[in-house]
Amino acid sequence: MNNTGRETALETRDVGADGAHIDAATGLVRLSGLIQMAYQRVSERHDLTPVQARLLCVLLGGPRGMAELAGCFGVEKAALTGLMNRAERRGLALRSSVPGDRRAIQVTLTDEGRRAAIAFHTEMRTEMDRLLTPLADEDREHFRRTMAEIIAGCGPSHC
Amino acid sequence: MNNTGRETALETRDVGADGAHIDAATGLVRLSGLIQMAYQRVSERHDLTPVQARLLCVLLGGPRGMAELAGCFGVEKAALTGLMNRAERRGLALRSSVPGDRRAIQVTLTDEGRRAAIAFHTEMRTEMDRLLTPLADEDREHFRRTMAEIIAGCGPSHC
DNA sequence: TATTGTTATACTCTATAACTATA
DNA sequence: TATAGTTATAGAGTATAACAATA
Repeated sequence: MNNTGRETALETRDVGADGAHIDAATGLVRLSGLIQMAYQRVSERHDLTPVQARLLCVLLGGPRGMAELAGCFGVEKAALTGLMNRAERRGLALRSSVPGDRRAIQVTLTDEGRRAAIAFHTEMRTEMDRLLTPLADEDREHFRRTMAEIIAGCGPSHC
Repeated sequence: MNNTGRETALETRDVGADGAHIDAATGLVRLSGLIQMAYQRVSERHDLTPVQARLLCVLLGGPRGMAELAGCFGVEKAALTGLMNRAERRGLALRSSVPGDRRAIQVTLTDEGRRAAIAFHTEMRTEMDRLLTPLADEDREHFRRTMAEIIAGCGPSHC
């Protein structure tokens, strides 16, 4: 045994030369890392932070309240205030009042924000599809179904 | 059509009631989100930040230099300095000199760091396995192989 | 009283640029 | 000159706690 104890896996480490004998848990973490790297790469291409990109993508679904967005992201309301301040300063989104509740505000995309969101979204989809190009069509469809099963097993998402 | 334009997917949004008809690109992003949430949850349980947990897991493979770790994480060397300052202050890792190169330092785990790394790692593996429990054994093994194929298609990782 | 959103403060993580020391 | 690591500075993202306004 000529390495220094690299039998633990679950992190960035070579299990076999090509990752072929990786265990499922390690595979999930590594796969997630690849996806997050792509997310960051695509965000940067559009001069967005990953969190901003995510915000814009959520807002493509329509206006949202601050508390709603906080719940969706799993962060405190106060974090959203800062996030929106920066997004608004960059002209990506804006706050508008909600008729009928003078406490509340609605967050909506600006035209620029919508353009950025769609461009990001399109490119991200391309990157994800590229990730699956090594697979045979049959495997790709089977993989998609299995992902759906895993996701469904985790219950509904918060947004 | 009684929704507000939620046909874009790729983000936290309901495609069908149970995610069963999710497309592959959206599935990948959502799956990655679930994994990152688990990573964060497990990190918190061990009083670690996700980045610290990752650092400790890498160091389970043996001592590393600062530049090596920076390359492994895809960040600048300066970021590692801060990361190590905090890790050292928390008693998780320490710097030691390298015989033969007086510029270099080696980062190693403390006993506490090693315990935390192993505990984190063990629990993270459990969480990942739990994610796969809805699957039939056959599907789980097929899924594992497909992940390995995707990962291999991205070339070697940097650590 | 509960909810919506903000402010103030502090910490982690990161980038950039300038720097020291050694190879 | 190149490499290893640090310092200084700035900004993003987050948590907590205290707050204001409205429901």
